[in-house]
Amino acid sequence: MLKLTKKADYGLMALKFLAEHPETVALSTKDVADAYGIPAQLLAKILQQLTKSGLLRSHAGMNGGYALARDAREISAYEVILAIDGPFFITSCSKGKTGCELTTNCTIKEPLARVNESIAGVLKSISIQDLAKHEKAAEQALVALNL
Amino acid sequence: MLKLTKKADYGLMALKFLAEHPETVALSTKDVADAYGIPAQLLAKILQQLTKSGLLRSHAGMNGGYALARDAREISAYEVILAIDGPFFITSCSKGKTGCELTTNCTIKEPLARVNESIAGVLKSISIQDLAKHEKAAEQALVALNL
DNA sequence: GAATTCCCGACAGAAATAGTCGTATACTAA
DNA sequence: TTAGTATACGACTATTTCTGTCGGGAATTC
Repeated sequence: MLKLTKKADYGLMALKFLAEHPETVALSTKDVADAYGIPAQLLAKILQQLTKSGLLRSHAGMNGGYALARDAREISAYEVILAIDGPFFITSCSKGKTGCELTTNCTIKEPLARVNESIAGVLKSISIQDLAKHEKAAEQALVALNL
Repeated sequence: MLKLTKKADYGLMALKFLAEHPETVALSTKDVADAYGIPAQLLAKILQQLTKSGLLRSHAGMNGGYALARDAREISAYEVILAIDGPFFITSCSKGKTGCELTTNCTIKEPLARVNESIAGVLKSISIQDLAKHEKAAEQALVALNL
């Protein structure tokens, strides 16, 4: 509940990995899967989805693989999650336009829609670059410790 | 993914309903279940959990039922979700202290922990009162339309 | 044309969620 | 003190979602 699926996690990890290796032309599914111990066939499907969504570029054949379609700073965690898990709504009832079919006064939907927006905003503000450069967080920790 | 469970939804709806009826001493499970078309026995368990967590007060017997243990302004959506679904982490790997068992460099955990905090913050800022008074949101919509 | 790698649909197992059943306990009121 | 109403709680089943696997096909390189 309120948790990313493993697929979304894997996807973020894979993009982060690609962002960390800008010098290589492309990395194969196997490269990434081995690096993190992710089931290769599952990861393959995830990378394919990300390619279809335009976040990755793929290339078949020897020395083929995947590369970021854009700069890591220009890809948000939001886009990745959206590409993998589809659009999300925090309320379990709001699916599509019909709204909550249970009852006409599921009025909690409205305030929770704002929550939904807030969460989306946070996710949009996180880029793949941020994930790759986690020194940022480490630095902040140091500052907090007055070192 | 990133979605409340129906149980959490039901719980929020129930608390909202109670907040909207401050004049009544207590409302029974059935009252709430009927109002929203929620399976009564399922709702019963949810209300029991909320009672154990100290968000509700219960009273058995005729004219018994549930009432908010605190003012609706003093109960946050965060508390409700926590009581029903347990503590949440946005990453699927961070369970307990051992962290991600898949690999040692699941470094996306760190930045996502901040996301997690942000989401928790948003949920903490929403009270049951806010859910009940959705005129607030309606007003905002009117303002946006320049009426 | 052989090796490598992406592409894709269908399927199976596992886990989380949703909902049900039965029984026990507490309280109220006649 | 008995009947009726309502909560408390554990076990169980059903459903859905998530995770992972299998198998065949297409693109690219050497």
